[in-house]
Amino acid sequence: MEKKNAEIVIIEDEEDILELLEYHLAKEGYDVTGFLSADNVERFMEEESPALLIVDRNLPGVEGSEFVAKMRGIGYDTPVIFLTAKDKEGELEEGFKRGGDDYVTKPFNTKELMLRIEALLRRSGVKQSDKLRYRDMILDNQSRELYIDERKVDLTNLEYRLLYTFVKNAQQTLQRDFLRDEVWGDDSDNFHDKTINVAINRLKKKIDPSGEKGYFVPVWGVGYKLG
Amino acid sequence: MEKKNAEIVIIEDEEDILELLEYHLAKEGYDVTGFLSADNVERFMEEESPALLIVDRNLPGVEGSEFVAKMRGIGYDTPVIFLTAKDKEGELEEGFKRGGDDYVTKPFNTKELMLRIEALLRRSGVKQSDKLRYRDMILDNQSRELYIDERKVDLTNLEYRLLYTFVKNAQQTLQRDFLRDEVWGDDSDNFHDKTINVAINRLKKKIDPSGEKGYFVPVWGVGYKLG
DNA sequence: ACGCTTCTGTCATCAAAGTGTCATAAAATG
DNA sequence: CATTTTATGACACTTTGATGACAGAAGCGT
Repeated sequence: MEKKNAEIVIIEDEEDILELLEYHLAKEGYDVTGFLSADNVERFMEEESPALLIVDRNLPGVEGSEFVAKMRGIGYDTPVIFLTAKDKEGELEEGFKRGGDDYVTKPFNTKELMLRIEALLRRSGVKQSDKLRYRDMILDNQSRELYIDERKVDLTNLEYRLLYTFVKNAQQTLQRDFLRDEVWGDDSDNFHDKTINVAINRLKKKIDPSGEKGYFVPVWGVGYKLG
Repeated sequence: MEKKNAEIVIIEDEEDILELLEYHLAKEGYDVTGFLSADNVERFMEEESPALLIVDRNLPGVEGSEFVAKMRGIGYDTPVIFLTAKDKEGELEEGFKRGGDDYVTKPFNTKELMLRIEALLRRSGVKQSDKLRYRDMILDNQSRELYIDERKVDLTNLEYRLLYTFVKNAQQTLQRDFLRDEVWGDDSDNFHDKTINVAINRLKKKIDPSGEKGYFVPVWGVGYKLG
């Protein structure tokens, strides 16, 4: 559970609050870099890749949400928590709309802020919990194992990748081209038409020998989807 | 701008609050399923795959956070927003620790809740499905399925492409040449005059057997348009 | 490196689904 | 009313998917 070397950037013009935050975050084990304005943050983000931004809404010069909107505009997807003294609904909405992921009003409860940070990092960072589920199947990516109703089912490498691709994109019809690229690799030339059919068939038979579950549904002329 | 068809599950024992939430969420375009207790939610989640859970902390029987902890334990990674009347710090922490992603205290500001939902869905990478609508038809391009009045209608590949072309270009009269290029491909030689007629006919009959809806209107000497 | 096991691509065949063609009826046009 | 265009049902053909068998390829332990 210790992975708290995440890098966090704080932009906050009130120096005492900035220090308070730095203190608490450092204590929690985060790598913290504070800024008093948004001025040099963009350059900083080019070099480092912080896992989270904590941004005051009321910054001198460039407004906090403007800054975030701008960063989103040039492609940064870093999670953002806004801080604000005010609690106007309009501001709240604007903050979210411009790409904020969470919002904390000053004066804030430190504990709550820490928890929100943790939740947000969990959700965004290694958000991949290592287990994927579909119906009664559990795909454990750590061990690369499949469990169906608590029962372990051995899959070959290809079968695992194939099933993973389907579960990852559940609800979608996966076209043959997509499967080919995703599972076999886009460099695979001389790809035989029926390779996918056969692979799916084997997988299907392995995870549902009696065929009663109907995991894979063929979409005629297109591909397959989970059913 | 309708893309909000994410599925949301609410577990809340106070019926009036549940209704209020259902109302607001449905109004925003989400697919909502409400539960008064956590009892049947697990089974439900095996079948559907909701994009988000909104869970009251104070449920009768199994406590809200216990339920979430349990779901996390068996592999579900669905984002969770906790609701609570209380604002005890201990509860807050427990909620986050047990896998909550956000936390809203009752009485809550509806607007804020909506914004938090949006932010969380965005962050958790819910693939917003691209669905096309025309009258009572919903064409889901992810799953390649057609729904008419909530009812699923199976289409063949050709039929799907054909209908898609029409819905994509609703309001326009599609000329035969255009349809031929778009649906059959511009390389199709020896193209029989009546092929389009027959194809449209079959499609028409499949999606509106009684012929009362009049989806396809022939434009004499030109082609067809949606009606 | 060797032999053994397992995995995976290819092929042949069968079955099923989809689609084009044709003949004829119906509708629209002027 | 004659002509052109579209509608529709029947039938045949084509395409696609399923499946079992086989063989080459890859991985494994010795």
